[in-house]
Amino acid sequence: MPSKATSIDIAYRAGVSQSTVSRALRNSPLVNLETRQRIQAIAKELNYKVDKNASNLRTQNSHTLALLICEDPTNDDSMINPFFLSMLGSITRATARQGYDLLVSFQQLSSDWHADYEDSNKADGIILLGYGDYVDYAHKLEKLLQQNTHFVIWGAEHNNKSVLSIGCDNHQGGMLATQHLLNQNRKTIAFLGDSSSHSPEFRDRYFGHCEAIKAKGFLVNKALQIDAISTESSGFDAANALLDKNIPFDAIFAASDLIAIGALRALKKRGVQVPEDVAIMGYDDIPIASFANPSLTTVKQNTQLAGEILVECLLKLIRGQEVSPMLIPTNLVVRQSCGSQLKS
Amino acid sequence: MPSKATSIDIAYRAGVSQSTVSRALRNSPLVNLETRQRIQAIAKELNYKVDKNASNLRTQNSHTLALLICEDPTNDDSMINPFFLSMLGSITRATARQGYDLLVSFQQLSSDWHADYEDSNKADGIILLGYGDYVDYAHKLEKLLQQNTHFVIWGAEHNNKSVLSIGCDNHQGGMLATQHLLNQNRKTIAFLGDSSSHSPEFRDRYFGHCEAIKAKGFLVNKALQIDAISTESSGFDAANALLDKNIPFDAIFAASDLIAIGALRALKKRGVQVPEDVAIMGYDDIPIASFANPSLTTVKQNTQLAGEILVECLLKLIRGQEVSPMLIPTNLVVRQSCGSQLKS
DNA sequence: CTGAAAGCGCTTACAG
DNA sequence: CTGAAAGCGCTTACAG
Repeated sequence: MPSKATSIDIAYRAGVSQSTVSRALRNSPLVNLETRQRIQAIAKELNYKVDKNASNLRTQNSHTLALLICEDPTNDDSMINPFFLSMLGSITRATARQGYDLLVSFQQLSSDWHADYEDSNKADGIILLGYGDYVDYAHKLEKLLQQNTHFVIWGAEHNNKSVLSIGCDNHQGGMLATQHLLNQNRKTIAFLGDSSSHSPEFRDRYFGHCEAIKAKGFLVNKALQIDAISTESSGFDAANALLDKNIPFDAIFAASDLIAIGALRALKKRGVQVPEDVAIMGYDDIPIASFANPSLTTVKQNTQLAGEILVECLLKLIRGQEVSPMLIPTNLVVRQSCGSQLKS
Repeated sequence: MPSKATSIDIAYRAGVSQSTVSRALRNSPLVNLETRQRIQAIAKELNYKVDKNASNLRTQNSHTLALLICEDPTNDDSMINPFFLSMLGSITRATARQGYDLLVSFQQLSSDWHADYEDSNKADGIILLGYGDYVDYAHKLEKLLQQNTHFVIWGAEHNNKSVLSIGCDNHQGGMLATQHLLNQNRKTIAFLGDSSSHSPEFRDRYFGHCEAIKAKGFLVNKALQIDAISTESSGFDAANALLDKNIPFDAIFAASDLIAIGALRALKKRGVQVPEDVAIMGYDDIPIASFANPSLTTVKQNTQLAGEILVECLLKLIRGQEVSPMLIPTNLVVRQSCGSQLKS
C-alpha cells in the first residue's frame, strides 16, 4: 500500500511548489484558477486529505470542540440521562454544521474532569453538560476560568458572571407547570426534586412553582417538597417518602421526567390513580415521556435550539466576540398524566 | 495572560535541554529519576500539557478513535435510536479507559460519510454504528477497505470477509424470543421488521424466529412477516397493516423495542389486549422497554460488553494484531408483555 | 500569481 | 544519562 499522500506528492505531480498546493487546496484566489483546479483534481485523485495535526499545529487551533457530559456519580452506569443524550445529538449536529469536529467524553463529577482538552490543543473550546452538584462544580469552573479556557455551560445562570451559561428558563418552566396544574383545579401540589443551591436548575423550577402558587393566592407548604436527583429510582423513593408523610395532595410536579416516571411507579404500586387521584407533571420531555402510562404532561426543553445556541456561543467566545448568557423559553406539552380536561 | 507553556519553557526553568524535558514527561527511564521528578514538578506548576497536534504529527498517530453513527434518514431527526445512544455511552467509556479520545459524528446514510477522519490523521480508526440499509452501505465499506482505513462495524457479519464486524448473535436472539413465546403457548407469531438483506440484523432475527417455529414442528406463515424499520411509527404502521390482513395471531415478535412500542400503541388503539389477546416481544432492551405498559419482554443486547469489544478489536486492528469477527450472546429479559405465567 | 523559507511543538535516532 | 539536530506536514509572511 502506498503511504499517505502529502502536499509534496501533489506538488511534484502538478509541477508546482508545495506552497502553491497548500494555497490551491484552501481555494485561495491568489492562485491561478486553472492551476488551482488542476491541483484540486490531482488531490482528489490521490485521495489526499490535509493532515489535521500538521495544519492545526501550524495554525494553533483545532477546529474541534469538546463536549464533557458530567454524570451524576449516583446514576446507574448504563443509563445516561436521556435528556443529555438528546442534547448530545443536537450538539453533534450543530458542531458539524459549523465545520467543527466534536470530541465527546463522559466524566464522573468526582474525577479531574477539566480534562485538558483545550490545554493540549485538542479542542478550541469545551461545552459542559451536567445536572451535577453545582457547589462541587464551582471550583472546577474557577480553574477553567483561570486557565483561560473557552467554555460554555448548560444550565442555570452562574453566580460567577464570567461563566457563560446557556439554559432553558427554569423559573418560567416551573411556573408554566404549576399554573397548568392549578388550571386543572389541583390545589395541593407536591414538588419532587432537590431545591437547594446544589442543583440550581431544580431550584429555579421550584421557585417558579412557588411563585405560581402564591400568585394564585395559595400558600406554599414546604413539607410537600421532597429532594430527589434526576433518576427513576430517586423519583420512586421520593414519591414513597411523600406518601409516607400522610399529607394529602392531588398533584406532583417532578423536577424531571425521570423523577416523574419513578413517582408514577410508586403511586401505582400504592394504588393511587393517575391522573384521577393525583396528577403528575414532568420536566424535559424526553422520549420516554410520551410512552409512559398515562403519557406524561411535561415541560419541553427545546434541545434542538439549545444545542445550536451552545455551539454558536462557544464559537463566538473562541473568536473573541461578545456573548451574554441566554435563557431559552420552555413550553408545555399536554398529555394525559394531569388529566386532559378541566375538572370542576 | 501568559501564552501556553511549551517544553522549551520547562527546559529553561529546569536548566536542561528540551529533549530531556520531553523524555522526562514521557517518564522515560533514560533520564535520571531526580531530574525527571524535578521536570515533572515544573510541568505541573506551569500547568503544562503536551501539545497533541505536535506529538501526533511527530508520531503519526492520534490516540483518537472516531465513532460514526449512521442514522436512518427516515428517522425522526430529534430521536436517535436509544439503542445507539446506549452503545455510545459504553463506547465512550471503553475508549477513555484505553487512553484514547473519541470523536463522534452522526451521518445521514446518504451523505459522504467515510468522513476522512483517518485520512486526515484525526483518528487512528473508526467504529461504524447503524441500522442502515446494508446494500447502500456496502460500496462505502469497499472504499474504506481500499483506503486501508482501520474500522470495525457493529452488526451482522458481512459477506466481505475483510470487514471486521462485531455484533450480538441475532440469530440466537431471534430463536430465544420465539422460543419464549412458544413456551407461553403462543402458536401464531407475527414478525414485525424488514427481513431482506437490506437489514441483515433484522433478517437474522427473523431466521432465528423461523428456526424456532420449525423446531416446534409448526409452519412459518410468510404473511405474518411485515416490514418495518426501527422507529415507533414504523412499528405502529406495521401492526396496523398486520391487523388489516385479518389473519388471526396471538403474538408479535418485533425486531426492535421501538417497533414493539409502536405496535403496542396500534393494538391498544384497536382494543386488542396485551398480553391477554396478543403477546408482544421486543428486541434491544432500551430504557423505554421497562417503562412501557405493559412492560416489554425483550432480548437484551449487552451494550456494555459490546462497546468494550468494539474498542478492543479496533485497537488490535490498529496495532496490526490478529482479530476475527465476534458474536456476542444475547439474553432474554422477561417482563409483562408476553404474560408472566405459562398459559395452558 | 508563484516559490523559498521559516516555524508550529513535539519525538527520537544519533553522538557523546 | 544528556544534548544537538532532524523532521513530522502543513501555513503564511516575504520576496519576486
